[in-house]
Amino acid sequence: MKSTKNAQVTLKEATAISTPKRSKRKAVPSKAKGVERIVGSVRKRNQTKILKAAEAVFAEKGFDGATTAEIAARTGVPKANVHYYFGTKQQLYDRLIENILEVWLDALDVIRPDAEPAQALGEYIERKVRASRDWPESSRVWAIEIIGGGRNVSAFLKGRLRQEVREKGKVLAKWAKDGRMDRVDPAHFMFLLWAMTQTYADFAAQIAAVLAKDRLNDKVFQTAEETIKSIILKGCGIKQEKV
Amino acid sequence: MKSTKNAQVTLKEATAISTPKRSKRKAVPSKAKGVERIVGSVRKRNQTKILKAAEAVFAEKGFDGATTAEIAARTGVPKANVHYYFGTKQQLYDRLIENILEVWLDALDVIRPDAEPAQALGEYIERKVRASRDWPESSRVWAIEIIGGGRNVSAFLKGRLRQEVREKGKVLAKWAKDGRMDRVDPAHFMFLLWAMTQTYADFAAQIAAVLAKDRLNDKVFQTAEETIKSIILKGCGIKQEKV
DNA sequence: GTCTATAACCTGATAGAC
DNA sequence: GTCTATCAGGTTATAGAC
Repeated sequence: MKSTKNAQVTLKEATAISTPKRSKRKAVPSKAKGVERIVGSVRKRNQTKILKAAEAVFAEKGFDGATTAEIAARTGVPKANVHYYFGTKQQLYDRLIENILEVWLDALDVIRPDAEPAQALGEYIERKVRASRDWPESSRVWAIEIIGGGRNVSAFLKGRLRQEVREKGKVLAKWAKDGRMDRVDPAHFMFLLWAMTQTYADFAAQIAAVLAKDRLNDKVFQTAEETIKSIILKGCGIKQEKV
Repeated sequence: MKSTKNAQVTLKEATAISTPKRSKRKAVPSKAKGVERIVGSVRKRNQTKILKAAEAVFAEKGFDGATTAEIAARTGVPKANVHYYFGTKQQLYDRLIENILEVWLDALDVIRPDAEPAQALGEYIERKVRASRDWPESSRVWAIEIIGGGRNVSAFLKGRLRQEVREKGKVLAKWAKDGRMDRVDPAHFMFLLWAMTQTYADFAAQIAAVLAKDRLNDKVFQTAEETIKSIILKGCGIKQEKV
């Protein structure tokens, strides 16, 4: 997981700007160059399309199960182009993995010593549930990676993530010391928050089937958020100083 | 998921009886036949060994990523034997999937209208955490299956599982009506219980890395159980009528 | 029952024509 | 920059010798 932030396409940035629902734009109109200057070069658009397709395939099959042929087919480009743009399958996967953690790590920022526990944890839960709703496939790629042993991300797990948990754990300990919440094992508390929020992305198929729905709609995610908030906040003795 | 309970080998039964830690028993001693009568025929022992290896490989790579060659290699038999015993890769996988849910569904039995909420939910959590500790690979095979869309188990999800959730949901509603716990969305409550307990099997690699351990030991599972119990019981307003 | 050998096909990756 | 054609190696599955 080397940093590749510099000027490269990331899925989340790019999809936020471009990717019109699903128009067949094989033959780019003559005005394309003007558009390109706004949404990015043909190169960038192709890269984005490939990344999007790759994310879907890796999320469904895992690294070993995914094939470059399927990624190419879903993108609508020849298989050779995938390799032309991203080199090996492993490099394509690595690139994708790097983008996944941004939202999750950003969300952690709200847990600060000076924050009000109910408000901070509430917002953290909101953000994590929203991430599960908006980028479920990112979550699934990550989940399959970890279930498979996490060999592609072990440096991150033992480094940055461990450090984040230690730091945020101190905040929780302080809140407990100040009598603003119960004393809970801070690491386990975070494992449980992650599990609860991410299950709505990772286990969406199971949840949808049980709820007799085709897919999880906004209402489901809202109930999820409320249920998690209510159980967590009350469960570790946080007074709702304001609702 | 057709029923195949009748006299066939299941992983859990078989491993409970046989599978000595890891002894190289390629050349079976002359007394083997006596042993066979106790632990099962050569056929059954081979089937069990293959099932065990297959579970590990499917848990790590998912269905598409797993190869019969690797399953055979880990078992220590020629690849052809795997097909001889189990037919296709799909049939082997199906067989494995069938065995996974037993423990989970059995655990649900403790949630009964006449039970005491704190005791029943406490025991349910205990059982589910124990399942994550004792059969983590079963949990992971299931997780990868669901993350990939659950196409091999959709009948179970929409049938039996939906029905179980509806039934147990009624129990929770009754407890709430009787003022023994808060009113929470029963389906979501169960999704969260599953997520919290199963994360210790599915995300074991991440949890171990963050906790700076090689693997999750008994103490970790005990803290997990206590933390989940404490947050869940308090979080939905269940009085600990007895500890 | 068991396993070697092989058929038929798929996969990642690239050379080289356009 | 793009994509067809192709290679070397891997994959499921089975025929047939033992």
